[in-house]
Amino acid sequence: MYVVLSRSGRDVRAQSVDDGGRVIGEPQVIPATRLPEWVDAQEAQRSSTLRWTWSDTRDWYPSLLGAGLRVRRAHDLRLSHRILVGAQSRPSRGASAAPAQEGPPLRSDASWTAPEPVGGPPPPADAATLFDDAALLAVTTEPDVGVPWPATADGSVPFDPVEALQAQLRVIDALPGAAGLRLLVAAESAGALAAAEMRAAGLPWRADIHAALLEAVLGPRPSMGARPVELERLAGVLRHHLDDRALNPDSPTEVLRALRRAGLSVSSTSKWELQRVEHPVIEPLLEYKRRARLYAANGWVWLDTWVRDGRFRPEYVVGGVVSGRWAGSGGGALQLPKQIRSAVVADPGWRLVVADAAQLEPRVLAALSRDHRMADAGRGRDLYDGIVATGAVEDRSQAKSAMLGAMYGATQGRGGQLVPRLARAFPLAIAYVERAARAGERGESVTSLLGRASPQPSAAEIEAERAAFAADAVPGAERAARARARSRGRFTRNFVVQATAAEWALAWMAGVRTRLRERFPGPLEHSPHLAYFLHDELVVHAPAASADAVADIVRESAAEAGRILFGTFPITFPLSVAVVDDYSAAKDAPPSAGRGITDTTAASGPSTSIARR
DNA sequence: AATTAAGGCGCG
DNA sequence: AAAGCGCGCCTTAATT
Repeated sequence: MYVVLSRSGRDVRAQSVDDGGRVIGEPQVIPATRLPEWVDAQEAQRSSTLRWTWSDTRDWYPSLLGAGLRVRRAHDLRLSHRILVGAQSRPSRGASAAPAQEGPPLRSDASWTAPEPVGGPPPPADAATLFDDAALLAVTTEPDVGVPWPATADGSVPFDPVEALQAQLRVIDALPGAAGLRLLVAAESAGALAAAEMRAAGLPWRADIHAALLEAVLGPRPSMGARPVELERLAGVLRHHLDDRALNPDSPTEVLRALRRAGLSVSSTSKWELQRVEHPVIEPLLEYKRRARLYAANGWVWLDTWVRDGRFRPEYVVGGVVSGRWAGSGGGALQLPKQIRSAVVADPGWRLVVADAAQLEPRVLAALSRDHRMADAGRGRDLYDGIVATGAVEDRSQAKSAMLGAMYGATQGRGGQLVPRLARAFPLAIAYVERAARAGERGESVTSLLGRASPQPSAAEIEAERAAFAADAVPGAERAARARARSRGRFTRNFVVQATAAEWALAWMAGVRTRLRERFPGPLEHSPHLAYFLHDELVVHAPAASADAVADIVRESAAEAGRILFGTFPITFPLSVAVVDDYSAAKDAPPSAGRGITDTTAASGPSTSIARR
C-alpha cells in the first residue's frame, strides 16, 4: 500500500493507492503542522504494509526526522523515475529478446533525470561485430511527454504524484525484469531514507582532536592567506634542493620545471611517478604534498565549514554515480582521509560499530556469473587467499591484482599479465565481464542484476565513431575511435559489477536501518543509528550497551542482502565488524586475527568477526 | 573578473 | 595514459 503525499497550500494531501496502482478511498487532508503526528499514527497502525510516497525524500523526510520520527518504508518518485527512464530507454536486443514492451512513456525532464535522456532502436538481431557500421546505434528522439512531472523540486508547478506513481508502476510491470526493478526502486528509496537519517544524525566529530592533529602536522593555524609554518619549512627545503629561491611548491608547472632543471627525468609531478625516482628532493616533496593536501582539503577551513556541534553532516547524493553508487556533495563526504579518522569519535558511553564487506565486488561477480568455483574460493575466508589456494596465482597480492585487472579491464602491467591465469581458473566469472566489455564496445547498454541500465553513448560519439571508419576519414581517427570503444568497454565491464555491488550495499543498508528501527524505536539520536556509509562500509553510532546487538544486526543484514539478490546461490559476504571508540581503530584487523575475518569479539577493543549464512 | 580545464590526490 | 573502473574537490593555468 502506497500513501502518496503532496502539498496543497498549508495542508498535505494523503492518498492511498494499492500495490496495483488503484486509488483507495478519498484523499485525506492534514494540516502541515500536524503531519508528523499523523504519520506517526499511520506508522503505528499499519507500518508493515505502508510505503510513503513522495516527490523527493530530501524535501519530506527531514522535517519528520526533526519531529523525532522514522518511517519504515518509502517510494521516492524522483529516484524511481530516474531508474525507470534508464531501464525504459534501453533497447531490448537479440533475436530471443522479448518484444519491446516499454509501457507508457515517462517524461524525461532534464532537471529530474541525471543521465541524459537516451533512446534508440534495437540494433540488428544478428551478431554484429565490433566496428561493423550496422552495430552502431542510431539515436532517435526522446520519449514523448506522458506523465506530468514537476519542473521544480518544490513541486510548485502542477504535478500529481498519484499519477506519477501509477505511471511508474505500469512501466515496471511492462518491462522485462519487473521483479528486479521493483526491488531496485524499493532499495533506492530505502537508501534515500538512510541518507536523510545519516545527515540528520551526523557523524560524531571531535573538532579538538582534529585541530590537534592539524597542529602536529602543519603547525599553528596560520592567518588568512599565509602558509602554515611546517609547509613553509618544507618549501624552504625544496627550494634549497632545487636551487630555486622563488619556487611555489603548489604549482605543478614550476615544480616540474625545477625538477627537470635539477636533472630528473620526470614527465609530471604526480606521486606515483616521483616515487620511483632517487633524489634527495623526492622525500621532502612528497611530504610537502601530503601535508599540503591535508591543509587544503581537510584543514581548519574544512573544520569550520563542515563540523558543527560535534557532528559532520555531509550531503549524500543517492544514486549520484551512474552505477548507482552514492556520491557526496560538500565536505568530500566520501573521501574522508584515513589520516583524520581518529577525529571520528563516539559520544561518551557510545561506540562506533564499523562494518566492512570483505572483497565485495569480486564476490558479487562470482554470484552474478554463477561461478561456483570462485564462490567456493571465498567461502569462510579471504577471497584472495582462496584464489591462491586454487593454485591460480602465487600469492594474495597477485590474486588481488588479477581480480582488479579483470574487473577494470587491465591489458598491461601486473593485472594484464595475470588475468589469463584467472580466466583459466574461473572461466565463468571472467566470461561474464568480458561479455559486458564487448557489449560496451559495440555501443550497447548493460544492466546490473536488478536492472539499472548503464548510460548509452551519445549521438555525437556514435556519429564520430561511424565517421572514423568511413573511407574519407581523417588519418588517426580510426585509432581514436577504437580507443573510445575500448574505453566504453572498460566502463560497461566494470558497471555490471560495481552497480550490482551497489545494489547489495543498498539492500544491506536497508536491512540495517529497518532492524535498528524495529529493535530500538524512538528518535534517531537516542538510539543506535546509521552514521556513515562508504560503498562497502557502514558505521553505526550506538550506545555501548547495544553495540553487540548492533553488530549482530549488521551481520544478519549482510546475509539477508546476499539472499535477496542471489537467492540460494551459495555465496557468502563476510564482514569485518569492529566495535570501537574511534573510526581509525577499526582499520584492518591485527595480522594475527587473520585479516579481519575471525570470530573474536570484545566489547572494548577493536574486534572482528565473520558473517555467515 | 569570472569561468573552465588541467593536474593532482583523497576515497571505494 | 598509472595498468585499469567510479567519484569530489583543491590549486593553478588557461580561456573568455
